[in-house]
Amino acid sequence: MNELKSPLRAARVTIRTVASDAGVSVAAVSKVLRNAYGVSDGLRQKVTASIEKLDYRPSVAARGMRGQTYTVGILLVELANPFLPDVVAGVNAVLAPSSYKAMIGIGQSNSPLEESLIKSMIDYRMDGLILVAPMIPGEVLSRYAKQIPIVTIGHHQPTSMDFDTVNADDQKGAAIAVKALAAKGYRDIMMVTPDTTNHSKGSVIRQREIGYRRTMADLGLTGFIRITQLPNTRMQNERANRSDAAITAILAAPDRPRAVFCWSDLDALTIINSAHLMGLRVPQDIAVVGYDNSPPGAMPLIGLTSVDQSAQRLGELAAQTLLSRIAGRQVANHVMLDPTLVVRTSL
Amino acid sequence: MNELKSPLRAARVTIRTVASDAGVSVAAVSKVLRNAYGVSDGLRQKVTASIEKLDYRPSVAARGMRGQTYTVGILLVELANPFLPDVVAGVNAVLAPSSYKAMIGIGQSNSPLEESLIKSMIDYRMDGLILVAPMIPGEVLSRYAKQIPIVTIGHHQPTSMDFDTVNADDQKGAAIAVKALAAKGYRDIMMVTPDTTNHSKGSVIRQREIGYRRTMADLGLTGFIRITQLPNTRMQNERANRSDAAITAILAAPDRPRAVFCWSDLDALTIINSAHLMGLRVPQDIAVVGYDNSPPGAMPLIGLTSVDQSAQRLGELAAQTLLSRIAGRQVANHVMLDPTLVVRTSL
DNA sequence: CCCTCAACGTGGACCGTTCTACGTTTATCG
DNA sequence: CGATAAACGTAGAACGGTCCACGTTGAGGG
Repeated sequence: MNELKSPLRAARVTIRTVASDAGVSVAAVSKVLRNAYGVSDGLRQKVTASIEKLDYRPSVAARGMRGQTYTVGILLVELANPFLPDVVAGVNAVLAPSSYKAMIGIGQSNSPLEESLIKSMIDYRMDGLILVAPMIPGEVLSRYAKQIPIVTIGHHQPTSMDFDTVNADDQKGAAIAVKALAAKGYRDIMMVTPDTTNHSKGSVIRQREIGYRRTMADLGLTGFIRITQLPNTRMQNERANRSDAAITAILAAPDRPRAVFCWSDLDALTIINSAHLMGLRVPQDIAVVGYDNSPPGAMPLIGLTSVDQSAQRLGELAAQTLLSRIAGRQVANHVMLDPTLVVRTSL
Repeated sequence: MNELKSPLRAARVTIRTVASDAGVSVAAVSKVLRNAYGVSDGLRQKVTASIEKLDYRPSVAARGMRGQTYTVGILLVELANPFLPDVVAGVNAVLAPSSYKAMIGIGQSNSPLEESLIKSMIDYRMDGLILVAPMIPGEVLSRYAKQIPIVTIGHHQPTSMDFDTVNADDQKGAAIAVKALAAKGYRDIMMVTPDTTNHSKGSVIRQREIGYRRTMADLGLTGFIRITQLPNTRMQNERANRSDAAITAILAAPDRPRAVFCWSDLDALTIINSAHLMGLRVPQDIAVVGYDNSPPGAMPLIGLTSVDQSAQRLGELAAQTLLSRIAGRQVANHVMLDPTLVVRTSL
């Protein structure tokens, strides 16, 4: 039963099979594959016909040894954030008509080091990398960018010469949110973030924090500036519990804020639900604005007002940027989109 | 500036570099890498020391040409379903201590053919594949399984000899849900599914449908069996709109059911929110049970009762199954877990 | 009519591993 | 003590592509 494969194992169809079938050289087939220079129409015809007939598919591994793999890696730190699927969809949309494919790598929950993921992607000889909300410092990114084209989403470093960045303006996003709250008359506006001690200065959270502080100051609300950092834990459930507790504490405190601006819908949702459990009304007792305009927040029963940064568009732009970099662009590209506010009932 | 790299480009450190540094043969290094048979402690010491010192990392591409890539592919049709992150986390948890890595591929939204994704994964010389909720018919899967070890999650085909399956018992899950509703006194229980015309018989949705029908019959509610299929569209937003309309129609109809069992929390959430918008109370006017116990449904403001199939555990088992298959197991393995019901306020 | 040059094809080295086959020691045993 | 086997290392051929350097044509220009 397993002897059969030895004598007559269906010989894998390689570039050589195609070449001999088409009656041309191996190099010629390779040229057609990469549509390189110096291929006549006749040749292309013959070769593509054979490829079709034999159902030939080039080995990515073999390609990677000498040339390109026609693959870009997308690095995500986690998968739970509902912001991410749209980004990936955007990337795929741009890549689909090209000859490139995307492969997604997820940071192992036990090793906080995204660096090992980057190294791993390099081991795969990916042609380029899209990093989503990396926490790695810019200098480190620059170092890797010398080995492989890198585009970041959600990492602000417009001075970088080594890698490209694509962002929605997080300072502006925070400003929009704070202004919207202020316009409703709220003054005591707290910001809620995760623990950012491990975050680089260009992280979206830091940027939103800056935007929050500056806008509060601009509005003459300097005295009301308050930032609560939620405890950061590795395990998702544990995290939920611990940050739940912290949020409950905020809501139960005598100096409970009148309004809260959250770095992410994830925490905003927790606030809205905790408030509900505690008998607080949103927005009468506490107003909430989140970030990312995620599907759960959009549900009418939740009605979370949220900053939208058009994740899909970010993904598209990142993919385009990466492709142009792979194609040879030498100067860094820094794209910045404007976020918008989606107003619902929570403020 | 770009001339510099040509003369003194930091020569890539390959297995040869390591070999000469350690003063051994290339083959010896390879053996150590794969901890193959016939390596003395002394040799291993020397080699690992050199590897450490030089920061050597084997090229996956080169490995793939002859041996294994130590990579398994996870195939997802989409990324939006909140069920998926947990599955992936489970797989990664099992893979982390091993020498294997996982790469995720997402079905391009414009090509419904997961087959192209499978082929692509084969091109990468992945060592094995985990397919999550594939819609491909079993015969086709069997064909591919001859080229590459395959484990499915969410595809019922316990008779398959060619590939392994890991599932939570979807018939039982549906039964639990229906019984829970019946226990509350509801008799007019409708089931809501997407359009399943493209689904194979082993698809989770078909299985849940079977479970629904059988349980209704067992409870003597045959006359109340009703299944509504929501329109299926490619685009996410469009889907939302169209299925929203269909759901509104269900709720507005004169023969509105007293209870609804949804194949997925996604639709259950829509029902709860639509009901709210229409002034219907849950569960007084309509009771709802979903599937997957996803985070949005767990929010107190939503309170969706849902069948939990421990996604993380499914991922873990799939990874273990795949590794054992890669290690040489010849006979097919079919794992079945028991789902549980998480009761909240929606019934 | 010869020369030049672009356009097209080709042979063969090369990429970085694994794996097979084989040689050399070092125990083990009758 | 010689034979046998196990343990350890090594050389070199794959694997399946890409890419460089070069040969061959045919057309256009002087």
